[in-house]
Amino acid sequence: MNTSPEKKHSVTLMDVARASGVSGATVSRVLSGYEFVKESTRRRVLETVEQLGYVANLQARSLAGGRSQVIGLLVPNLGNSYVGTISRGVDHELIRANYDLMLYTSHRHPGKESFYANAIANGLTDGLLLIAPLVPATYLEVLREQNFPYVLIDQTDTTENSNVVESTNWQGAYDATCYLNQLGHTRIAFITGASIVRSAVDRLAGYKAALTDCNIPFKEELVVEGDYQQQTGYEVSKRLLQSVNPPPTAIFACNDLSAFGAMEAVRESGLRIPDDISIIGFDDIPQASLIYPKLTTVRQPLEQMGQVAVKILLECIEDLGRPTQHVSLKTELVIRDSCGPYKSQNGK
Amino acid sequence: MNTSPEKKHSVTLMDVARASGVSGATVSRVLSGYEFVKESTRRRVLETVEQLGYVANLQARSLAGGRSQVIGLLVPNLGNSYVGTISRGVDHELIRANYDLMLYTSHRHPGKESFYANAIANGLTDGLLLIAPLVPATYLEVLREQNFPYVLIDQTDTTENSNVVESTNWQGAYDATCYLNQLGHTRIAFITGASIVRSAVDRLAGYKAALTDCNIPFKEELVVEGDYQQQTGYEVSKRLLQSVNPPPTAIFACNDLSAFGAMEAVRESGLRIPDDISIIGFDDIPQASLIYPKLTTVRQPLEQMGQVAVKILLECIEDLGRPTQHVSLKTELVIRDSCGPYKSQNGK
DNA sequence: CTGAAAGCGCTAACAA
DNA sequence: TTGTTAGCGCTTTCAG
Repeated sequence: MNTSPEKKHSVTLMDVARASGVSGATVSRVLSGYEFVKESTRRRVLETVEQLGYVANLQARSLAGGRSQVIGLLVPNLGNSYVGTISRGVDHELIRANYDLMLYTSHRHPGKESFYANAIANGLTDGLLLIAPLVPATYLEVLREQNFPYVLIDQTDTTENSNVVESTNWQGAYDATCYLNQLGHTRIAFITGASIVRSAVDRLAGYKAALTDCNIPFKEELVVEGDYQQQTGYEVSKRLLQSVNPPPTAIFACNDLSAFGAMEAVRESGLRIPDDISIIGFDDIPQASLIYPKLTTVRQPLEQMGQVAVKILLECIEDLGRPTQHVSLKTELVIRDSCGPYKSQNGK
Repeated sequence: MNTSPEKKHSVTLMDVARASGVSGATVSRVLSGYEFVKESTRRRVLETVEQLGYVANLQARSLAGGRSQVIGLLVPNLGNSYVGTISRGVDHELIRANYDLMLYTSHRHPGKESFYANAIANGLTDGLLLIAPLVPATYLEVLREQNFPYVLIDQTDTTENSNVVESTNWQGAYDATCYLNQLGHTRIAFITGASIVRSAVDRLAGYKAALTDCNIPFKEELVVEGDYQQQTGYEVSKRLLQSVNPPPTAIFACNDLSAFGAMEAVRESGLRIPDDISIIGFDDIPQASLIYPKLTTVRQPLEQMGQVAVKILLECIEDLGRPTQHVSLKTELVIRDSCGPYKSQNGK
């Protein structure tokens, strides 16, 4: 029986070398696709690799100075579709490039974020992707100093020195607000995201700009602070509906999760969506079209953002010292069932 | 400016050793918590570590024979809540144990699954978690031979030689079917999962057993083959509603995603849920309570499954050669709005 | 075109 | 209690 409490060893490069009667160096050359190897030697080595079922040991390879073919992905947390969808894009693209993924969760904890960023940079990975990181400046500095390739997703570095993939947050928010106005709404509430996150700031700015352009006066009391979480969206909406008078006829939530929270609050207040109050979100995560009523929202091309980020990252790995890129993908207003025309309150 | 296209090196264990006037071995001992180090030395080393901002290089550590403090997680795909929720459980537990996560996606491709299993076993990780793997037997053998610690989640090894964390699939399906019967349904359709997956087989068995116990004759034509995907659930339900006569009055889908597909199909046929037809799912992923009408379903404690799997895995890593464990967590019927009492068709 | 040798950063005997 | 010496499996000069 197999009870020896020992890990068995696997086939190494040296095994392959011996079995095919060449040196380790030669096997290494064949494996890394080095040109100047005699065709017959190459074939022999490749055959042996096949026969022995040799699989390269990434750690050793990367330790020795080669590529590890692994990239790190730092996410705020797991289990939500926002992160999931971006990750899927990342994953798809990585597979095409034959890279593996190391996943780290920051749990929105600044200390962890910077610890990881550090550890990752001198660890296994060839590059790092950060999804909506909280406090970039602190440790991005370190990454830059080490000239370690990284790309920010859905977040901007204030110093403008990082590779960034985001979407047109300002424009998206602007469009959503105008849409609400076209439906006749003028009392449009806004649930913000965490104000450290650039995308949240941009969306707020887009909202304000649209108000101005639509000749709607900006009302401080209609803007409430959220943090991209459903629970918080629920709480602030609750307050919004109770304390503001006259109440808003539409709520623009900074992301879909917050919008879900708002929907709960609205429903609890006995109001109907969209008859009594319209709700619009941002992101278009998969749940947006599952919830009832289906959520009208501003779509961010999340999966595509992941893909583009990988492309940029790989380019950087290929060519350290290439200038940083900043790409903004287009958002798109997705009209579903959660927004309706403004109705005067005389029906009440 | 910082344009040298070179990665800078980070602080190594040797740097710490030199700076604190001891040998590398001693630093290593301090870092690994070895007892017999003079207290003053330990303190000195720790201080230097702090000062220099030293972070251990995992690859080197694991190459040299130590633990890498990384475990591998092989998932079928990304972006859905089923995987996301389990992963969250895994993540939480791993953090407590100070482990990191390497994520691999098999995309339900048998070849990839086995390739990864191989690569992982002689790679960076100390152990492997597999979420609902497709064709275990093939490569689990290899893992076992190498005595490499691994745990299956929501899937069983037919040879009974693996650590397994699943839920009471049979019982859950049994309960759901009985519930439907209590509501008066006798024509209960069943959408299966991929038949290679053990959980799917068990659920089907639970369904059949319940029928028997409720004195409902089993009808072959009411069982249609799905594969846990929403799209497939939609397609087979469509066929089910068109071709079977008289049509079912209730559909039991093998997982929530399939149930969502069924809901689409039902709605397209102009039938109402739950008035004309009842639908019940399995899993209770977060969307289940967001969709309209809210889905009645059998809850699997997904997050908890992830946590338990990690615990078992860590125990194995601690003690190779410990006997394999098999734990089944309890499922629970969650009654929401998608199931209603059977109504005779005279209303039509 | 290929081999020998050095070394990546760390751990693990074995001495001292 | 601590240092010395070997490697772990691989890549990369540098010679041939």
